[in-house]
Amino acid sequence: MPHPLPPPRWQRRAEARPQELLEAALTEFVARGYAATRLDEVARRAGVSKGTLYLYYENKAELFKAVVRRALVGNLDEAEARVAGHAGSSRDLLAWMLTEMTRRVSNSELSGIPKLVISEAGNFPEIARFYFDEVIRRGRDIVQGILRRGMDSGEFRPVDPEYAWRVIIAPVMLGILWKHSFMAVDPHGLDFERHLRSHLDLLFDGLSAPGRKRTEETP
Amino acid sequence: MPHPLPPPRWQRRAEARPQELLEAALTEFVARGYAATRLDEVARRAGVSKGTLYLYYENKAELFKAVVRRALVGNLDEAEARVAGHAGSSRDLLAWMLTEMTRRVSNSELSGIPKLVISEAGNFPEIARFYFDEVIRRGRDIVQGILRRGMDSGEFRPVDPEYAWRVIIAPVMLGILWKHSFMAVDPHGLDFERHLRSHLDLLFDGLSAPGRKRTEETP
Amino acid sequence: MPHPLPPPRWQRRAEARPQELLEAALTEFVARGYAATRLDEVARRAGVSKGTLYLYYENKAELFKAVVRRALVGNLDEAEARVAGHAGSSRDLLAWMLTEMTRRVSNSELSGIPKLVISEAGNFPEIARFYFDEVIRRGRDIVQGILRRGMDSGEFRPVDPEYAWRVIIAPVMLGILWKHSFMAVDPHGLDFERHLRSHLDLLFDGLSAPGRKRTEETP
Amino acid sequence: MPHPLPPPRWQRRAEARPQELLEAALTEFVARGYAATRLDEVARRAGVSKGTLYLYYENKAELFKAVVRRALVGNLDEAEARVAGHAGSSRDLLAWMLTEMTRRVSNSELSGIPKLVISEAGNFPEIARFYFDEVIRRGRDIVQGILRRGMDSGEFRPVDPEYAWRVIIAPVMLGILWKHSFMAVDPHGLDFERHLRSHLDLLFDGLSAPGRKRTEETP
DNA sequence: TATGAATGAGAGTTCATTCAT
DNA sequence: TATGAATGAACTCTCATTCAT
Repeated sequence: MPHPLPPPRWQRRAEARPQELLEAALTEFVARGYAATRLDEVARRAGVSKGTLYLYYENKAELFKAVVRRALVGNLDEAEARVAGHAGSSRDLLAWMLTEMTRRVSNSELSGIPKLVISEAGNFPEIARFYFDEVIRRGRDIVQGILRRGMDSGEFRPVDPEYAWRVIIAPVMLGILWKHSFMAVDPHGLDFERHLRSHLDLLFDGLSAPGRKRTEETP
Repeated sequence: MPHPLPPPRWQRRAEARPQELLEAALTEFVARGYAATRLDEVARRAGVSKGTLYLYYENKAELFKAVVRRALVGNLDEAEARVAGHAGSSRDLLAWMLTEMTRRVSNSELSGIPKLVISEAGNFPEIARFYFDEVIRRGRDIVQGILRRGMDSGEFRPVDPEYAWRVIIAPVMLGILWKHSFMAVDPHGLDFERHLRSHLDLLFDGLSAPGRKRTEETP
Repeated sequence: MPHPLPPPRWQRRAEARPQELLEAALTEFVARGYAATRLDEVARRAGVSKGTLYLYYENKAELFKAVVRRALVGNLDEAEARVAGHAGSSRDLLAWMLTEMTRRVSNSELSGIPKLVISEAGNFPEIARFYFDEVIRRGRDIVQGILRRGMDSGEFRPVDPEYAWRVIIAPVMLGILWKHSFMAVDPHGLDFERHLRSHLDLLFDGLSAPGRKRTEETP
Repeated sequence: MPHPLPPPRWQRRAEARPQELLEAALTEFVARGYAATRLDEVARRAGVSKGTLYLYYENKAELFKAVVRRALVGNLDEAEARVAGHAGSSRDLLAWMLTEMTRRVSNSELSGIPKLVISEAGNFPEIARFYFDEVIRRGRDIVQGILRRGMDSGEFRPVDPEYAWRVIIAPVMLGILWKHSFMAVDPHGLDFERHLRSHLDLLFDGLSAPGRKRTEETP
């Protein structure tokens, strides 16, 4: 008469482990920040023992870097491809990009990464540089590309492309910070749809009423 | 024959002390973040012993809160007064406010506070709430007030005041993060003057070329 | 159509394994000491996995004991046989024995064993006792036997056999320690040939100049 | 009605502490070796908490070095002075030195230091070098000085001073190792008085019976 | 028999906090 | 009020040992 085997104390998951560990670590890092994250907790969340972490990552700092790295891989590939494919109007392209970014922010836990990087940039210059090179610089190039195309075609007003891109991106960044820093204390929360609409509206058409635009002030 | 008093081993500094401690703490917190800041270092920077900190602040968390509180006191008073005095055009008022904010960001170490609050919001909900109530909410009210005034007077296009204010503020916030997180790794740095110019330009006049504005597309 | 067998993932090495493991362990223990030796390294050196070690030895301590035991097996057999065969003069016999010991010290990695035993005697009393019984006591008996024979035959002066044997052995022991502890920091190194010559010279003829010997001081 | 105050939880011992810590550490290191010594135990033995150790020594390795350093300070000063004062015969001088060394070995816990240094030389090359320079080299110079003086005066036979000094010192070293490694397992123990007597006897007069000495074998 | 991923107790170290002075 | 030596809990990291494969 067979009776059930006791469940195994643990399982070999050599292939799956790294992903699981990074996911657990991402959650903890995002929730608590680097310093306040205890490896004990990461391990527990991943369902392994503390020692197992060290089979895959040399130490806490390396684990952190791995989390950031993984989160960024391939993040901008689609955007770069789409821009290179230059479909339609520059306005639509830019709108698409900002929409896409907002959508990602609102959906995924990965949006915690930028906040983490910002928070820890001082203590992890290496991470800051990596993020700057892999995300910010590439993002800048994409936006600048769209801007230049739009100005060339006459769709956009002449702006300072060296600086305008940051202004254009800023509301998306603010959405990230809102989500991860103030959502919990803001009784109204943040409706990303509406935030995006406001963003696009102001970005393209500005705040000034048409008849009073400075650009049309010339008599 | 009077002989000189030996110099006192320490001095009563009950009035000046808190300010000095808060300043030292601000510098350290901004440079390293909450967790990585050692009270030893704060004390050394303030020129007192570690124990003395505890005469003025119950613990590290209370010190942190005090730092944040002090940094924000009276920060928006002038802005509120000015808006209440409603001098001149709404556009000028808004421009003045954003200029003022940008100037403060670029000049003062205090701009590290928002970054700190953002970074530690998860671990210090109390701080997050305090900052939200004392800074964000008040800032929002100011901007919304200007927006409503401008829309009423016909200076501004109709926008969604509940959401537009965040979009309007965002580039200032991004300037803060740039300064405290990426300045060190960005070879170009950030010229706050130029950043502000781009910001105001886009904010008021938008990106779209006049003839193509959506708002004027109706025949 | 026969197709070739895949190479076996591992091989039965039941007979050869223990020797290989002990050799690898000896090298590591000698190089690093007991505590600082990691079984990981022993396994790697032996070309097996860590788990395999435990198929042959219950734990680290048992492995250590086995290393020591193996190193000592049959170490003194030849000496005992030769002394029992009492060939030639006692002087030559003693000289032969010290020469033989010095030769082994200078040549073999096995000389690391005494140093190991000395280092770890406190933590492994069992090992200390074993070494004491199997090596020191037997060595003592051999030397004492030669001494007694030489004194009986009039070749040697009367000495205290209970204590003299240690004095006689001491320079060999010092050679071991030199090799394993100070060779690396002594710019001159140690020439074992010359060390032995000095040893034998002083041992047999003493330091005092003949005319002044205390034993001949009688007028 | 006064009732007794509870004893203070701890006392400030800033001046006495380092000595107490080093003593406790010496005892533990000698008893267990470097690796097996737990700082917890050192602290307990010194009557302080673990953290206190770190107020005085940066880490375990530094504590170890400090223990060794302290044990060696001024160890050979008297010997050097005495030899420089060259009172009486070289034989007496050498005998005095070896007697002195043996006495120290037999009396003090400090004799555990050489054993420690020997054991840990591989893992602490810095310590090995330090010991070599401060103790071994100086000891060598002293003995060589005596040897050369004795040979010059005709008291001593010509020997190889470059190598003889080690042979002469060896029994003292062996006494150290005996005490710290085999005393516990040797049922007879070691009578240092008798050991010294044997040492001096053999050293000065050698083992060979007078009529048969090689140096006098010439007809 | 052999593997090596997984474990978990235990070590060194840090640092906010306390308290005798 | 001020000090800074002392504390001890909490953390990261190591590695002998186990066990599913």
